[in-house]
Amino acid sequence: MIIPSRTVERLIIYRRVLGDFRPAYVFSHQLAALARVSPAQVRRDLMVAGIKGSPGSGYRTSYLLDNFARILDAPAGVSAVLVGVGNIGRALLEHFGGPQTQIHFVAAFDIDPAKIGRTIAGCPCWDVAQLPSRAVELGPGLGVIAVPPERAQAVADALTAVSVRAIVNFAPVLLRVRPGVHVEQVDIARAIAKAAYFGRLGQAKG
Amino acid sequence: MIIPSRTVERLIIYRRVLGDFRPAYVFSHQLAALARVSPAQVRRDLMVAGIKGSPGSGYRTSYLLDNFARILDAPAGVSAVLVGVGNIGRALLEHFGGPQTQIHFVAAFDIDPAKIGRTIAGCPCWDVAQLPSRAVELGPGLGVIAVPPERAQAVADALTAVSVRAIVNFAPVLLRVRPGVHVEQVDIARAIAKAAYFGRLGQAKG
DNA sequence: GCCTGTGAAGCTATTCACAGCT
DNA sequence: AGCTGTGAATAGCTTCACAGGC
Repeated sequence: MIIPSRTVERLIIYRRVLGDFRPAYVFSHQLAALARVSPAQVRRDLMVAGIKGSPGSGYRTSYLLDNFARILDAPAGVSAVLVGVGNIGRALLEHFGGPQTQIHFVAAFDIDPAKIGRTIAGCPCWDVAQLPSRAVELGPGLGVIAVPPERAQAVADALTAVSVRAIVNFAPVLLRVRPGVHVEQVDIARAIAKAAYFGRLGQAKG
Repeated sequence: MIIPSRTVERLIIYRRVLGDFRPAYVFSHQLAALARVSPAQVRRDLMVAGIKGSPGSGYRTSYLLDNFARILDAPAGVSAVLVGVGNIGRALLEHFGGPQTQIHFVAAFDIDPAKIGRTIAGCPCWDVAQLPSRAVELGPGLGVIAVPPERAQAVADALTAVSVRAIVNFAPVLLRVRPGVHVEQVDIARAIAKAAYFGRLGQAKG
C-alpha cells in the first residue's frame, strides 16, 4: 500500500489530536474538526491507509490508533543520531529523551570539546570525528543534522555512508544524498520569511 | 499580483542559493540546479512573480535580487516578538540577532523568572504577563510561539490581540486565529515522524 | 437520518513543448 | 544554437455527491 506524503503528514496529526479526545468511536467530521481539514479529506486519508469505518457509528478509536501505529511506527522503534548539539539539537534531545517510545536518540555528535564526553538529556555526546565508527555499531535508521550550513553536506555524507535511511535537516542547505535516502527539510528561516511575507499581504492562506 | 505559496517558498530558496553563486547573469537551468527544481519551474515562478529574463542571456542577477527583495522584504524590515525562550527560542534569537537585517526580534517573553529581565542575544526578555502592554507599544508584525503546547493557543490569542499579522508556531497544536492572520506551522515532531516513516519504506520521495 | 466508501469532478501545481527572441 | 515566456497537457490533491449500510 502506497500512502502519499500529504496523507502521511495528516495521519500523524490525526493520531496526535486523538490524544486529546478519546471516545470509543469518532466520526470523520469530528476528526476533521480537530485536525482542521474537511471530513471528506479524513475519509479519503483513512481509505487510502486501509482504515475502515462503519456507516452510522464512525471509526473505532482503538482500531484507529492501532492502525496509525502499524503504519507510522517501526515495531522496535527508531534509533536516531543527532549531529550538532546546539540549541536546536538540545531541544530535540530533551523532547525525545523522555518517556517517548518511538524515536530514540542513541548518540549525539559535536565538534565542541566542552560537549564531547558529556551526556545531554540522557544521550551521550561524542566527537563528530567518531561518527563513522560509532554510527556503524549503533546502526541508526535516522540522522538529524543540526550543524551550521557549511558542514551539513559533509555530515549527510557521513550519515548515508552508514545505515541511515532518512535525514532530518535543519541546516538551510539542500543536501545531495544517494537515491533511497529520504531527506526531510525543516527550514526555519524560510518559514519565518514566508510568514513575514503573508502577514504583510494580510491574507490568511497563501 | 498574487504569488502562490509554493512559489513564495521557492523564491526564498532562489535568493538563498544565489548567494553562493553570483555571476552577472543566470540561466533558469542554473538556478534550477542550485535549487533542485526543474528549469521550467524556475521560469514559471519568475514569470508569476513578474520577473523577466532575456532569451539568450538569462536573468540579470542584480535585477533578480532586487526583485526578490521587493517581493519578499518589508521596506523597513519586520519587527518580531518571541514567546518562549527555551532551546528553540534561543536558537532564533541567536540566528536573527546578528547582522541580519530583515527580521528584528525586538522583545522576548517567558514565564521563567531566571530569564525575565535578562538580555538574550541582544533581545530583552520580559514576563509573558507583560506581553499585551509591551507588544502594543512595539507593534510587531510577526510573533513566534515556542512555548509548550498547552500554552500556545493563549499566546496566539495575546499576539493576535495586538498588531501581529503572522505567527510562526513551533508548538504541535493547531492554532485558531481570526481571519487575516497567517499561521506558519513548524512541526518538528511531525517532520521526524515523517522521515522515520519514509526512511523505513526505503523510498526517496513520498 | 446520518454515516462511510468512493467514482467523478474540480482545483492546484508541475512539466511539456514550442513560438519567438538574441 | 540556446534561451525565455507561456499555452496546453499532465499529474497530484481535494472536494463533491451519492450509493449503500447502520
